[in-house]
This record gives sequence, C-alpha cells and structure tokens, in this order.
Amino acid sequence: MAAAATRQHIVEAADRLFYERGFEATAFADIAAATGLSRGNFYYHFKVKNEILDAVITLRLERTRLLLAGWQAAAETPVERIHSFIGMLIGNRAKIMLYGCPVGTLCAELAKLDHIASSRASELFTLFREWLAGQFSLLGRAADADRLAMHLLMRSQGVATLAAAFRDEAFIRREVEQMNLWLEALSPAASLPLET
Amino acid sequence: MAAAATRQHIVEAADRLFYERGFEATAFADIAAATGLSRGNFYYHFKVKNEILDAVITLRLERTRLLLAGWQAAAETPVERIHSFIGMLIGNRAKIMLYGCPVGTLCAELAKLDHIASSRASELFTLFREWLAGQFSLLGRAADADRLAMHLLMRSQGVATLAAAFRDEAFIRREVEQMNLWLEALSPAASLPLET
DNA sequence: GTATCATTAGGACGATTGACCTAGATCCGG
DNA sequence: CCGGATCTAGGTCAATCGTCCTAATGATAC
Repeated sequence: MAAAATRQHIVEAADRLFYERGFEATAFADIAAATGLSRGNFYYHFKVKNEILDAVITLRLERTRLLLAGWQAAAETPVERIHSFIGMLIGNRAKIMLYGCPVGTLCAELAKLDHIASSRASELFTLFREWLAGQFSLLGRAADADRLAMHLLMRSQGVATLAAAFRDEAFIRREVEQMNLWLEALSPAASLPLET
Repeated sequence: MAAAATRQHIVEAADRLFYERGFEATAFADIAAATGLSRGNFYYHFKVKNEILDAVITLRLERTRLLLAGWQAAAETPVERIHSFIGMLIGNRAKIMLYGCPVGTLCAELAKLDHIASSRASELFTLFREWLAGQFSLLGRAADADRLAMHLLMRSQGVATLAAAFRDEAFIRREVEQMNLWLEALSPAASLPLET
C-alpha cells in the first residue's frame, strides 16, 4: 500500500508550499512539480483542494501536539518549557524572516478568504494557548494563566510579522531576550532551580 | 477631466478589497463590480494589476502620513501622541477582528508572493516606526528610541493577528491597557502633565 | 457644427485554474 | 497465472484569470 506514502508525500509538499507561497497562490501544478506526481493523481487522494488544506492542518495539529509533548517531557520546570516556546523564534528565524509564522499567516489568509477551514486553522493557536496556560498555572499563576498565554502568543506573533517585514534578525534576538526576561520576572522563585 | 476621479474611485475600491480579501484573491471583476465600471476601463488607467497595487500602496502611504501629522498636531506631548497610535487598535477593532492589520497582512502576503512591491509595502511600517521613534526621542529615550518603536509596533501587530484569529475584543482591550501602562511606566515624569 | 482628443464599455484573446474522466500500471490473494 | 482491487498518468472540461483591442461616447476647441 504505497498510497498512504503518496498521500503523505502530497500533504508534506502542500504543507511547505502553503507556508512559503500561501494557500491560494499554490496551484496543483506547483504541488505536482514539487512531488513529481501527475496532477490527476491528486484527485484519487483528495476530491477537492480544500481536502488537501484540511489534511495539511491536521498534519500541523499533530506535529504541534508532538512538539508540545516533547517540550513537556524534555524540561522539568514550566519556566524551562516556556523558554522552549520562545526559543522557536530563534530556531526558525531563517524561515520566519522569509515567510512569517506558519500559523499566523495561514490564519490571516483564511480569515480574509472567509474559508471554511478558518476556525480549524486557529485551533493551532489554541493548542499553544492552552499549553502555555497550563505552564503558567504550574507557575502559580492559575488565576491569569490564559491572559499570560495570550500575551506571550501575541508577542511571538508580533515578532514574526515584523521580522518578516524588515528581515531583521537582530530584532528577533532582542525581543526574544526581552521575552525571556519577562518570563523570569514573572516568577523569580520558580526559575531559581535553573540557575543552580 | 473626470479621469482622475475615476482613477481615485478604482484605487479606493481596490484598497478596501485588497484589505478585506487580499491582493491575489481580488480579481478585476471584483473591483469592477465594486465600482460599477467595466473591466476594460481599468486598462486605460492602469496597464497591469501591479500598477493598481502600487497606487493602493501610495494611497496608504499618503493617508498614513496624514494620520501621523494629525496626531502630531492634535497632541502636545509625545506620550499623548503614542497613546493615539495605541488607540488605533480600539478604533479599528471591528475591522481588525475580521481582517487583521492592513499593513501587516499585506506585507505578509506580498512577502510570500515574492512580489516586487513587497519592500514598498513595508515602507508603511517604516513610517510608523520612524514616527514612533521620534516620539520616544522626545521622551528622552533617544538612545533606544528605535528599539522602543519596534517593540510597540510588534505588540500592535501581535494583538491584531490574535484578535483576528480568536475574534476576541476583550483581548484587544486588555492588551491595549497593558500597552498604555507600559508607555506610562516608560517616562512617568513626562506623562504627569496629562494628569494635572 | 465639426474636428479632435479623452474617456469608457464590452467583447475576445491566450493562459491557467480546480475539477473530472478514463485507460493503463501495479499489486496481491487464489 | 489469473482477476479484481488499488493506484497512477495524462488528457479534457468549463470557468476564470489578467490582458488587450476596438468601437462608441463624452467633452472641448475652433
């Protein structure tokens, strides 16, 4: 059953192209060229283009869950885990400066298109939001955990947008440092174990 | 010479549609329907679609300069003026929750399309950036004025992105309040005259 | 009133889009 | 070795895209 592999191949190529060029601007011919498959073949795996988008969003949701679970397991303190989230901006800085944040730009495009998958795309944000809120709760900020999560999410989105507009890596590093300081200031006690 | 009026009519309709639907997703037929003009008429005023985009960006640049000049004249202190900038998020909240920030989303789309006008679109950001930096300089923060300007710009972009993704007005108000507090904390002395 | 130029309407073009169809290739249990 | 199911390639479709062209209309000057 090589079909599953082919389907996966298509979805991953679409995932990359949707990020780099946008959903609407990516034609089947582009995905066909990227995968080396024929155009018509797509319609065996997906009836309409929206189904590919759906599959891409599903893939991203899965990968995001894995990413969050990885951070959850790799770090012992919530502060460390939140640092992992912030660190994404550094780790993905090259692509971010070219194409912005994959989540933010997809949501923005689908919102403008009034696309059905718009709400499903924002679930990607919700994953980060709820995970971050969980970490802030562990930090003893259960009362305003969601507020803090949204604040941090907001800052990462703003950084990605401006970093792409100005192609400015120094700006990313500067703001990331400020976000880390903001986090440390939130609960100085909880972060102490990191420095011992 | 009604040609100038017609041209202006086209550009303003395109400006709105490019914001609400995006550049690529807006076809000539859409602008024609919005203006009540015939498709072919466009090519008397603009040779190619990119020229319309160029005219739209020029229009936005002009309006932004007027906006900034208005704030400059209406308020006497830099703190008040910066509050005007932050207040945009409240004033335009309805459209922001539907379509995001006009500047940020346009820059993001053009960057993905590798469009020639991409750098020209980011000049819109530069206008705000330099104006804000000027205000921070007046606040006695000349040394890190640009850094502060970028920070504030970043926060407004993040707020717009998340506000659109979650359609959350309370989030906007909460973050705007935090931005105002951040500004007041920057130079408590300079803001005192506002409270007397 | 006529000649001239500016402006507009609307049709037609080639290219490309998403979508569909069918014939052939591949696989696999009997 | 076969026969049915699975999978793929490539052609075709109508619709729509940006672009172009021409004829009709409007206004202006003499």
